[in-house]
Amino acid sequence: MPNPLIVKLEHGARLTDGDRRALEDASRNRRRVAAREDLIVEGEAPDDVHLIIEGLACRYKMTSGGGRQIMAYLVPGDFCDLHVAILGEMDHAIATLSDSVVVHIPRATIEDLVSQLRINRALWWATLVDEAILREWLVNMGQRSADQRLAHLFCELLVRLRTVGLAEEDGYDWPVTQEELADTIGVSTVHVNRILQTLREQGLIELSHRRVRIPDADRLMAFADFTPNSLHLDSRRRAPAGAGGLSLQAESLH
Amino acid sequence: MPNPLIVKLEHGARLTDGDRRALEDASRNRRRVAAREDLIVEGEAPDDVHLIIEGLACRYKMTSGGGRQIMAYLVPGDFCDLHVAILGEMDHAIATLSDSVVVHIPRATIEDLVSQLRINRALWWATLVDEAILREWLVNMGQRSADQRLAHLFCELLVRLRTVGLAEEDGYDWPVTQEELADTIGVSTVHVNRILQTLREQGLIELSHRRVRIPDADRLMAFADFTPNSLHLDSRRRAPAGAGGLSLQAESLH
DNA sequence: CGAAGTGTTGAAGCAAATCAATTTTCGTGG
DNA sequence: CCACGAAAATTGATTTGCTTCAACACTTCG
Repeated sequence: MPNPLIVKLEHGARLTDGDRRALEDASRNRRRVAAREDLIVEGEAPDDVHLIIEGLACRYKMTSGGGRQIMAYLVPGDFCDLHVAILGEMDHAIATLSDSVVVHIPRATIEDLVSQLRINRALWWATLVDEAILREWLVNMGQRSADQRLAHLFCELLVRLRTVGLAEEDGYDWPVTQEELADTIGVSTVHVNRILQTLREQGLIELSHRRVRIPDADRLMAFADFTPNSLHLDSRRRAPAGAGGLSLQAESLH
Repeated sequence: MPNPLIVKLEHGARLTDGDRRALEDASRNRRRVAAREDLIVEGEAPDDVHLIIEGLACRYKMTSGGGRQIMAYLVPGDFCDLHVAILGEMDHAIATLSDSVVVHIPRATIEDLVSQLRINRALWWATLVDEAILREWLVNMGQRSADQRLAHLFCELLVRLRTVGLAEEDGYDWPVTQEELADTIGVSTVHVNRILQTLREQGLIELSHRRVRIPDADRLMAFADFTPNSLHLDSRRRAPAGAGGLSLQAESLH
């Protein structure tokens, strides 16, 4: 099974065999984590950097009023907290959303990796892609209606999961509750429910059995005002869709 | 007059005299830009990286419906588009908000700088701080009321301008219109106007004559649920407030 | 001095929140 | 495999924060 980190980085950086080996070596120390567990909480300065290999996780932050904002979904190949190696302390928390497999990379190994310029650039590229996605989320929240926001989110994950070969032709695994969707797009759970009904009526999205079905991706993208290239995931070549077989639910640890 | 880039980087990275000289050399090529000019627009792949030396600018993005979302304010010492050196193409635009002085750094010089590991880390730190601020904006949009959002914004700029010595004790220059504020926090201009009135009634913020006055920063921060350390600007030492003298309006080019 | 840009006010309408009740699905142990 | 309890999804009624539209006032600058 290919290492999703390497698959992802190849979309934005040029790697040598030696680079791939170094990254492969760094991601050997794997651990299973159950769904809905915190990997790191705000204020921590973990010794290890975490990387998702299988499953789905999210960044989130609590407000003093008890609100929760989900700020990113983390799919296989995504770093959870590369920034703590430089910034020092977590300003938000990370939690799994499904049973997952997570890599622990000691900070010293990260220091080692980033001292090699090609890998340095690849990892920097990855953090810049995260930042671009974050900007897209901000536009989403500020300028689009709630139903467009939700549609936009599903477009983004379609594209991101495709780049690591985890989307099928007409959809992907989606173990996320309506409450979590609500905390993502900044509306109430009741409203998320009503939005989902109108999206289904329009034939744009169907959610059921922990899966999302997208009958017509182009129509959904048009509705959501989604432009794939703002995610910068295609600078080398678009990944073939529907590599199939892999699931967001952790099944293997090999 | 100190180079605001260096002043800023010293808050998060350890620099040698040689590093400072290299950064100073890289920021010699300065240009005046009038208020409300685009520095770069979406889709461009500029040859130079831009850096704000004096004045105020913003990142923004237009939606297909004609909406504008401002995604960041850029103060002296901030890079506008360091990411194009790695991502290639701009996914958003940058515009000045006041008369400004901007540095142009050729891409080759940037390549040179980031190949030096200490400077590499300093610049990476700067992009991670930008990302942390962006996360804070997302929480703001998703979880806080419109009046808190506005208050939060003014807290953020107070802290950021202090770190480069551009805030006075009770406020700072603020050449931004209510329409621009509206496009920042995702509400209508009419509503921004009404929010500003209630904030003034509560003695939290006063806007007039292109300046913002903050009578009691602690009260404002409490109201906005603002936590300074989530901006990661104080990892070494908090900058002394009220260095005074410098203005957001460009006056000198020396 | 006049015009354009910016700020202010009021009234009506709408998207989404809130509260509360009910149904469906899921996970677990018997 | 079924029964049970808990979690998640659904529905309806009411309230509210914000938008929209339209008019008007102030300020800044050529």
